[in-house]
Amino acid sequence: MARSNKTPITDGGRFAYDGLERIIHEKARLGILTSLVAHPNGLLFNELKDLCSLTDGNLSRHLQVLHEAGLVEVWKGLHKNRPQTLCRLTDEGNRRFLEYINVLENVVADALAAARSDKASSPSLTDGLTPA
Amino acid sequence: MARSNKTPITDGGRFAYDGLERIIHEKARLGILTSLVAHPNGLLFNELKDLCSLTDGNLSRHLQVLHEAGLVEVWKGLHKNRPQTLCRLTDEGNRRFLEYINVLENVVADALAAARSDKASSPSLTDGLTPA
DNA sequence: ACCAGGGCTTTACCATGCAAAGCGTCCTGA
DNA sequence: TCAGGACGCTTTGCATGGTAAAGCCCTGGT
Repeated sequence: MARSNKTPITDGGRFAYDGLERIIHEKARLGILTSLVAHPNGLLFNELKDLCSLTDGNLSRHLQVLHEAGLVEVWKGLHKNRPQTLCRLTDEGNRRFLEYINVLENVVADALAAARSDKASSPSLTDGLTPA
Repeated sequence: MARSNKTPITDGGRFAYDGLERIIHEKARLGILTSLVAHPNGLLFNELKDLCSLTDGNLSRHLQVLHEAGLVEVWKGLHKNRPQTLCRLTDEGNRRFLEYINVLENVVADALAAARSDKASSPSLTDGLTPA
């Protein structure tokens, strides 16, 4: 496709945010992963739930998504015959999360650069235009 | 209905990502806003479309969302009797976008801090657990 | 007069997030 | 010992929201 003229910033005419992983780019899951990355030995379902202020169903669903994506391991067991779930980042999860964060840094940098660049934009502005 | 004792909606706001605006926190719109913030005088529909590699319908829809949220102004007019749409950040849009970026910076900082903190192991958490 | 094509909008579909309801187990008290 | 409630999750149902495809209106060429 045509790479249009301005503000490439990242190479190839594409922006940094193109690299943002959908799975991770979600508030709730971002929180889960941030919590997990700080606890390499894992967190129990409820610890995670409290840390992230999520509802049970919510957390359950997101964990499922993260697990299916190979980002977290989920250990299910029984503690005194009651369900007990331990969640932990996989190595790949750790890698991909850090990668995501790295992209995020670039997004921020892009945005700040863009905001500062303050380009006087294309010609012929609001001639005969009316606000929507 | 009022099933008490599930999910304590309380004490949120622990992490930076809580402050991420949904409207902005979306790849496509993030791109649109990043483009717009670099062009204070506005961009034409097609310029934006090319910059962001979006389809027409896509861009149209996202602009609508952003406009309804008060983040962008959309000027519709005719250039040689053909429709011409100019998009520009509102002052508020500018403010909220920068604020969003600021939150993003904190998210990154949190994540990196978490990754570095690397809390030492409390051993044998997986006693009697089986992988999912 | 016709057709191609530009410049958007609308429609239709499908993925996804989220809260409420559900399920099985344990614990307490009567 | 048998309610009834509290945990610890999972499942269900709904509403939102992103996207590609189709549609609409215009104009300029032939």
